[in-house]
Amino acid sequence: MTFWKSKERRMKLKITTWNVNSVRFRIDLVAKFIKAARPDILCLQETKCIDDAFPLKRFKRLGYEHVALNGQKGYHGVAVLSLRPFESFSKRGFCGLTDSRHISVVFGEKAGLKDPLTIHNLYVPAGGDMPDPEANPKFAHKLSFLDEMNDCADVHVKGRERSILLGDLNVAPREHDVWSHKQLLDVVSHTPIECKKLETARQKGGWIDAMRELVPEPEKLYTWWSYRSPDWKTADKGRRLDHMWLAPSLMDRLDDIKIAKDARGWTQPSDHVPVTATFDV
DNA sequence: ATGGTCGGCAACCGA
Repeated sequence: MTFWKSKERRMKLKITTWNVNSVRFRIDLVAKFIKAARPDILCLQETKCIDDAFPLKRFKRLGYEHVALNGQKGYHGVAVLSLRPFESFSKRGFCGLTDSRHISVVFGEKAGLKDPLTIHNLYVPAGGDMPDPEANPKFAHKLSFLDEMNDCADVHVKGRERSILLGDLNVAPREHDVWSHKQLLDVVSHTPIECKKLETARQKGGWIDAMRELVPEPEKLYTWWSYRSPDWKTADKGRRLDHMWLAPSLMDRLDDIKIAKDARGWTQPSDHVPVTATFDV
């Protein structure tokens, strides 16, 4: 008779980040993605609606009964939708503003996790057109936001060794995160000052850039293709604006990360595509 | 070639 030693139970956990550019306008595409990918946790940015207008019923029908919202009218807005219950959620303002750009959710025993897992869902300001903080207040705001990510212990790993920071960070920090490093040096999203601030904030926060860990440079990685390019696919002038940062202790639980590029080719798409990480937790 | 396209919301703003 063989007695099997009771094995530690492992399960797959899929987590997606996606800037949907209006959750109400794009709800059918979100449903299409959900049916195909079936993430356990879906983190959205640019939901563009107040919490009372969020299409909750549609998500509940799809199985996402556990929802944390931080919305506002017309602009910005972040949300976390989950198949499994979470323990708590919180949101914080940045730069002294009430903009809906952050929500964090803690998963634990209720979700079947032995150790608590914190997810920060962030939407960093795009920063306008001119990369000059003196002339362009939106760029100044973006730089201040990145500084606050660097300074703010709330969004650091320390004290929450199992945590994830994901979202639309609106910066493509590495040379091969854009289609042309040289041609984008003066373009907001890839200017040296933003790239430096984002990398500094990531390191200071104790985070690993998981996408680049799995796919090192010089391979190109993009998650966004401008609406202003009708031939986005053949031109392929993309940028990696969406990110998945992991606490170091989660790296050996990470199976893979998939960028759903096909979603950019759907009818009336978002300009960002979903990024999905699969874990063995 | 310094434009081009989106969604929200009803003028342009933010991206």
